Amino acid sequence: MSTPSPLIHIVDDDESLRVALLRLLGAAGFEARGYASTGDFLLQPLPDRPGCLLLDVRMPGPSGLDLQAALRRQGNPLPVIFLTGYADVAASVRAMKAGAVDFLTKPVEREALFEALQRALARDATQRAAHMEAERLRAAFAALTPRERAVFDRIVAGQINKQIADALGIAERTVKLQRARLMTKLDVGSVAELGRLAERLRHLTD
Amino acid sequence: MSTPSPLIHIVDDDESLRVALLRLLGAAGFEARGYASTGDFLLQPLPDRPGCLLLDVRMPGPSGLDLQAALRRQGNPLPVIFLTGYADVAASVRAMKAGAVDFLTKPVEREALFEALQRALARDATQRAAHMEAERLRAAFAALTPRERAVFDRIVAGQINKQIADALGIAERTVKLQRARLMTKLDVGSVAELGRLAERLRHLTD
DNA sequence: ACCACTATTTCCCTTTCGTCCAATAGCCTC
DNA sequence: GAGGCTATTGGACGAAAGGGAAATAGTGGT
Repeated sequence: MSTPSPLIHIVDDDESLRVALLRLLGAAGFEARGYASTGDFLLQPLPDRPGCLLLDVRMPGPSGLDLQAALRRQGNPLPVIFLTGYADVAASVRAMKAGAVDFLTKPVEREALFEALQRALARDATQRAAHMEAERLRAAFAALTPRERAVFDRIVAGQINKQIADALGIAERTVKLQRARLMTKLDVGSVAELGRLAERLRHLTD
Repeated sequence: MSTPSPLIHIVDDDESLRVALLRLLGAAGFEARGYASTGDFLLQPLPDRPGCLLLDVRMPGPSGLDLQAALRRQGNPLPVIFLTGYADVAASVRAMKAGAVDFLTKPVEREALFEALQRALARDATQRAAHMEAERLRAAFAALTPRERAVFDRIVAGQINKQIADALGIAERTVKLQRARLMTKLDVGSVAELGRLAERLRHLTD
């Protein structure tokens, strides 16, 4: 469970600002990368590590809002902090409704930037942890055979072995075997834990 | 499980706008009430029914943002839609970060208003349902005696009756009694359901 | 001190669970 | 067709769960 250090992405067509931000973040101990446009950012493969995105709104080509929308469509939860030189209420509201962490106007105050950065990285950490947990769960259930899955469903529904055997048309002895197998596969030691797993799974799926 | 019809609250010092909104909402079949100021709104006891708040930002006295902050401090989750005549990015961002559903600039377009209204009422309904569910759960657990609660904790931890009896210094038969009692009180029919309840409770408490 | 009441305990019985060993049936690969 | 593999089954045994009946604390009220 090693947690790589965060990587801050900066997308802004103003090179002097990019350089200034890179220097500021670097001095604060952050690793950061700059991109001159939405296209430049999307061309790079996004490494799978913690981080966030400092994003200009108005740029030649696709806007920052376009990039944010694209990331969301891709299911990429990378937290976004907008930086803009234009006071545009409609854009700020749209950005925030789309889940932006913050929407800062240039010139950006150092403190405001770091405060937003901290919240963005905290959100990212939370999201990544939840996502990994969800993936572990999904993988564990994907490893079950259809029969085991059926037995699982009936166990958590409160049915006893005899009822399950009856419903599935198999011997009670077999139910016991599959029951033991799925408990091993899901790495649980009691029916109560099984119920908790079921609840967490339901919470993921809805 | 009757769901009362929603009630829309309008807080704005501009009486003509209030009247217009009341008429507009009334024509759309909504029940709505107007308030000339933050103070007027807070003076009225807030009925416990679905609804949302259409809130002006700038008013004589406490601002709309102040009211929003006060509601949040009180733990009141009433969804807020801001209406403002001033283009103020900082205010809009602050409002959205504080959880506002939308931040609309006057003159408000009819469609934008109803779209926001719909999302606000949907959010309110979701929140209210989750809150009621949480309260039911809390009430059920509050009805358990300390002993029953202790037994519950150990059951969901996967301990068997003998271990529980040993740990609590009581007879195994007594554990079985309390176990049966708490299952009745929590209205569950299996240990798996017990585990699911435990997971939901943990989810509430964190 | 006495009674009502609840919590706890002891004894006993039935059902269900968890697991052992051995065996059978179906299916894929070589 | 000979393995080799998985799913399934049967019988059996000890442990655990669920519950009935009656005895035994302990408590608080009178």
